[in-house]
Amino acid sequence: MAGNKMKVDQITSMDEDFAKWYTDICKKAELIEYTSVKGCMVIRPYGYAIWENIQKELDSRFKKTGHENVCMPMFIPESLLQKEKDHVEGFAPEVAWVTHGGTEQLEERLCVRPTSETLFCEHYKNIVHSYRDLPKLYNQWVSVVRWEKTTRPFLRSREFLWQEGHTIHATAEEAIEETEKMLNVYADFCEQILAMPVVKGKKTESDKFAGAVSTYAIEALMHDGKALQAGTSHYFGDGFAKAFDIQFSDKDNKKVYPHQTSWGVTTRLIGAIIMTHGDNNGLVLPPAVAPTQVVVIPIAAHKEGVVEKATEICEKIKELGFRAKIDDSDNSPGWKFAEYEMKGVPLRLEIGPRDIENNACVLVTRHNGEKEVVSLDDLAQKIDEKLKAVHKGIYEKALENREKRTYACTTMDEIKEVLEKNGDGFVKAMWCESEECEDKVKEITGVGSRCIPFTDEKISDKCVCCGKPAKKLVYWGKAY
RNA sequence: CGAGGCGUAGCUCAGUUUGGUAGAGUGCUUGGUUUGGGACCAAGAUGCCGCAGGUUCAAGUCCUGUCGCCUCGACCA
Repeated sequence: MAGNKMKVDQITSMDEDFAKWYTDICKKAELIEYTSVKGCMVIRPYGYAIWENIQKELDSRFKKTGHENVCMPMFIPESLLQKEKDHVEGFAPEVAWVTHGGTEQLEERLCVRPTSETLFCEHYKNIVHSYRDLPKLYNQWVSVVRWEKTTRPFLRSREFLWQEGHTIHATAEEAIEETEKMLNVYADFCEQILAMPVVKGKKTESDKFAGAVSTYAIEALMHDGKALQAGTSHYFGDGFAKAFDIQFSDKDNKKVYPHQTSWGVTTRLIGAIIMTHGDNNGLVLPPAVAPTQVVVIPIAAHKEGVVEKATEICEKIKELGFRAKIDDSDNSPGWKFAEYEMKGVPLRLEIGPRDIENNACVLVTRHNGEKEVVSLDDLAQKIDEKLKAVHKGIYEKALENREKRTYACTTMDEIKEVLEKNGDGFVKAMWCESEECEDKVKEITGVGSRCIPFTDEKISDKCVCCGKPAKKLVYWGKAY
């Protein structure tokens, strides 16, 4: 009887159905709720709080590297979008159009921004005239719309939240440096804040951003062995400047074109957190972005003094600078344990009459279930230690999964065999840099190119596909 | 955009084959007993059966259309 009841709210096991496990977590951990528009979700307070913590951390890193926040309009006139040819070709299939204002048809339809390069270019044309105006290091936190055909919470929604950095520089060198710098900011953020290991690299020609000279990306490997692009940084050269006729006078009083970059991460990062750290009990949140880092659960709450003591401890933890909350609802302790495990709270603090007598409490770590009786006098130090240990623990677990699922292959047959035997993952293989081979690898083995890592590794002299001399090592994988 | 699945109580779903008073579990409300891993008893409230047409004495059930969601592929952050 009790056994049956426990199942009611349980989430699907990830081994049974990873996709369902993922959506179960999104819904049951109260991160999102679906709405009546396909691909448009409500990000609920618990999910949004994670995003706010991501924003806070990233924004301070952007500020430290000299960037300023701005806000562009959400509409782009069709004529403006069409100024850069590759760009419009890349985005046209997935833009949403506004055709009417009230009951009147607009003279020119407006696209709801899928990204804002064109708007920034229009603006830069107005404000950049002299080398003294450069660089402009701008960023904006907004939502964008891309009319995706199939949608999934966080991973691919029709409207999503993101930040898009857009910078404009006097020289190519400076712009390239910016592109690389921001990719590093993302990579450090993922590792230090999200406890998520990433591979930094360059996208292949066929995979780069519409209108870019080169695109860089950080690629993460999810628990099921599929790859997720977690952030991108693009170098535009002067292509957009030429298309939008942005020029400035340099020190020699010559008119020259500036060089641009753009870079972004999205709410997809929340999907990455879920699929990197989560387990069959639900979400596992990295302490640095967990809305609640410590949940305090009074045990035998009806006994005198328990709730009071638990509240006092919770307040003390908050004063120490941790994000804490107490659950003194009349649900049973067991219910609360399961609930906060599902919501991924890194640490649980249990306190009951027995503990109070001993001036102690029990600290339980979410990701590994470790329990420790801790003296209340050591609480500050213990919580700090344990949160750091959680970060380290889940990072190492994620890294271990990635290493276990990264396979070096030298032939097409080997790729097929290894994927069939071990399941999805990153395949490291050499490539001759021809698009034909890139397509063929995907067609035959099912894995597409993810990126060309910066680490100049070499596992063979020959292209895995055609056998001609190889130029680069490529990470291949199935992507979300 | 192709293939499949699904829209019935807040949630998970039964009922549709064979048309005949709208159901269960869970959640919710109230009272009581419990409380160190999803507690128990009792009483209660909860429905435009996705939407629109049609067939019929009668439609959750049959027919037509439509909207939406999920999953898997092709494309994308």
